[in-house]
Amino acid sequence: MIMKHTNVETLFANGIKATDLSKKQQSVLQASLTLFAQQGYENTSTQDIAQLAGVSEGTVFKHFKTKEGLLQAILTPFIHDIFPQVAGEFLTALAENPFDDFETFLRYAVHDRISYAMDNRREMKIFIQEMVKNPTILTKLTERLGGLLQSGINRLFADYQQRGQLVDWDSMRIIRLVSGVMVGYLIPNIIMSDQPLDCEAITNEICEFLLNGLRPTAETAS
Amino acid sequence: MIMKHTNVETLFANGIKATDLSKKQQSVLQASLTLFAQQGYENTSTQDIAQLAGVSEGTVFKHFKTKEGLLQAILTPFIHDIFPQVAGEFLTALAENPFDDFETFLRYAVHDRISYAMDNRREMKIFIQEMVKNPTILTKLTERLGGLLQSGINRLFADYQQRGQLVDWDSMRIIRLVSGVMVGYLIPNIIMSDQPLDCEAITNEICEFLLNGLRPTAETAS
Amino acid sequence: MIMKHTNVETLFANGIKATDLSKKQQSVLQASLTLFAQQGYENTSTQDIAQLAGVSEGTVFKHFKTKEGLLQAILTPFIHDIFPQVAGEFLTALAENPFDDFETFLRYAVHDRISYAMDNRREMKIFIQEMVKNPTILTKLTERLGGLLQSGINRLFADYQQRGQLVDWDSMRIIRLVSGVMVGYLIPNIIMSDQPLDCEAITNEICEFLLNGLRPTAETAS
Amino acid sequence: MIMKHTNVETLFANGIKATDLSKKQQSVLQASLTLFAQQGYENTSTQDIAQLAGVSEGTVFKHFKTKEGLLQAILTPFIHDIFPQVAGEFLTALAENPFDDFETFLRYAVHDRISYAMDNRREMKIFIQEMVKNPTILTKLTERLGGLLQSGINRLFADYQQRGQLVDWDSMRIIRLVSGVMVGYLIPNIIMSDQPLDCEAITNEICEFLLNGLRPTAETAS
DNA sequence: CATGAATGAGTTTTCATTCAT
DNA sequence: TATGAATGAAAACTCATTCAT
Repeated sequence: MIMKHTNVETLFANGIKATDLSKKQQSVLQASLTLFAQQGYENTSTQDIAQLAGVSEGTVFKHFKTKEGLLQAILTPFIHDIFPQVAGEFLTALAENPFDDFETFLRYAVHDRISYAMDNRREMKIFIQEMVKNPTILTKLTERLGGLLQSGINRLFADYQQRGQLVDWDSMRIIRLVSGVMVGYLIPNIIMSDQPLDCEAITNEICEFLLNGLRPTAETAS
Repeated sequence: MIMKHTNVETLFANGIKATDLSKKQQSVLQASLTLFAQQGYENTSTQDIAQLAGVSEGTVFKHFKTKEGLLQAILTPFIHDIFPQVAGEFLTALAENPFDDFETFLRYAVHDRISYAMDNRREMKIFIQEMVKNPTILTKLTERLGGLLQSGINRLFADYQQRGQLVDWDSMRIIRLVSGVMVGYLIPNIIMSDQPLDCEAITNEICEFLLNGLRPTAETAS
Repeated sequence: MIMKHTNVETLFANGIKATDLSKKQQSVLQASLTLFAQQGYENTSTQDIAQLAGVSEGTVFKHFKTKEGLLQAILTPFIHDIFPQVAGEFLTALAENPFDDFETFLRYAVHDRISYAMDNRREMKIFIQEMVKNPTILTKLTERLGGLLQSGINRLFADYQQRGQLVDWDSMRIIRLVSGVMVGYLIPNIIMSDQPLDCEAITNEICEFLLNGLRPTAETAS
Repeated sequence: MIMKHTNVETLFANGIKATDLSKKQQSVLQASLTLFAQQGYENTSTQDIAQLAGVSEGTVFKHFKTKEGLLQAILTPFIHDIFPQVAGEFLTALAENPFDDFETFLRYAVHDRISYAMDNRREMKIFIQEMVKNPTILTKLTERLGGLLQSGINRLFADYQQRGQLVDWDSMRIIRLVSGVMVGYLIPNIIMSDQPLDCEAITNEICEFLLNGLRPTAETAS
């Protein structure tokens, strides 16, 4: 039931190849991704990027025009293509897998998202850093993903709610609660540690709690 | 039962006054706090600070030596004095109030921390930004607060656990879950929005979920 | 018998051209040499250098990284290449010329070194100034030149000593005495005056004295 | 025959006390002397001086107006009072001591000046450094001491010359030769080393050479 | 397309000097 | 006289960006 999902870096690299970017320009993007994740955007000089990419300083600007353009060239495909694609894959996986009950569903979803985050720590870190500085990124992402997820999730949740396995709350509230709990585990790890978490263990730890919290109460279930 | 807590900015300002810093140096600190919160550390020039503080650029360096020293002068008192004091006050409040049951306790605690965060949005933002860039801050904070909180919380939780009102999990796990959920609500608001949240409403929203999730299950309650 | 020796500035300029430094970078080095000699290292700002070199301030730092690096870029080739080369040329000239006696030898050597110093007043001045401030330069130079000179000089002196034309002292003592006397004439002129000395005149003045002082005495000559 | 001469630092300290300078101002001068000698004038900040003197930064300027004024306050008494006084003492000592012959005279004089330089290494170093940068100091000193020494020395030398013990050269030429040789020994030691020289040993080494060099030749002695 | 030297505006930092207390 | 906080001009240095080759 658990399937390997596509790594965003692979998606990113594929996206790069799909463009008309030259080899050198591609390595500029890769170097930027690495350095932005390691030291943050402001602490990375275009000279650093040129050096790691093995190109001249001029080349860094040839195609991306500005340093900000370079950041956008990294963030935009994530927002426009990669995250939506990933969200779509996730939803499709959820929809295609005939989960017997909400617990099976939740365990799958939580595990999948956690292992996904673990597989993409570097990119996550850049995103977190940039969102914290420049909240419009988060806004754009929310707009972009909001509709997509909501419609898909709404239908899934409605099913479990009708079958009395899930509390009858607004699906955005449920998502916020679930993701809040996951974020509480993920962020400290992504920011502070180099060691990935044990996905199985914390999936259990989280789900045990979530299943209680999201179980229909006597009143609401009636 | 709900009491007004001391605002960290007030504590900070008082801490500043307690030092032997001159009026101008104090205004340098205040200006830095403001600008670092608004635009981030790297995007704030010492010229900006001098201008807002109404002092010359030399003055900024006279006492704090470097720009990094200025950041430390802001962060250190938070880590060493303000946060521990705040945590102490919170624990004292929890210990002194004779809560009838875990629900009353949880509602108080959640509401208190959420309204606390709302009252200190600016400082929270700086901390979040800096922690994301420089994780050692989070490490130091964890070290500093860890022991303090754990011993105090352990005792409180043990009581509710014996009375069968709280699931029998390790208290750090409970704290992580509760704070995860809260953070899921707080961070997007602190980072993205200028409008504070409605504390009452989201306290209810959160607690309704938490109380279910943390209720002892049939097996564990037996 | 008296031959024109290569000017260090020419050697330096040639050394510069041999490197992969651009035209502008070369003019930065030349400007630094000029200004350091004129006003001293500390009293020369990087802005002064940029202006005289006809480049932007950024250019000064682009290659030499720091102002100190610029000083080193001037001093190092002198210590590592130019001075050894000059010392080598000097020794070769002494060895190849068949001097009839010690007097002819001494007159040649003294005249050569004095006119050499006169031809390189600017560079001498920088070296003197920097050595006075930072004695390690002198140490490095001594290490670098010591062995080279000693072996060559030893052989020359031994010959004149055997022929009873030169007092039987350690050759380093003789060099120190000879150079002391020369330095006594040169330094005040190099430091204080813009007018070069009359090499012939003071060569005579010095040698008349040295020949007496270094003549074997009755006892030692026996 | 060998007498202890007055240390310039003592003279300097006495000169300081003679002025109407306050205790604090005196310590400012002492601190400047120390730091200028250690690190050079340009590399010493007025803050450094204030710190070492144990006074406020304002105090450094209260009396001496500028940093340059502070340097002058150190150098001027040397040029105007201390060096002339020292030269006077030296000449008096030479005049009062009834030296049997030039050799005794020379040995005394050389030993005296060398041990004098050794006793005042710190001050010598400042003087050397400043003269190298700012030659007017040397000019002033030469003017000031020139006449004083010349008349005194002339008379002494004339005596030995008539007695056929000293070559019949201009006394300034003799002084330059003698001081050149001494300087050749002293400067490298003062600049580079912390260990004072063995005065006796090098006095012998130098005088053995000088006595030969300055001995009247057959022709000139006739 | 790629290069890398050059740019110049901007940043942090230093420091001699002033002045109200 | 002494203080030390404050100053502001100038210093060293950084860095995104341009452009001739």
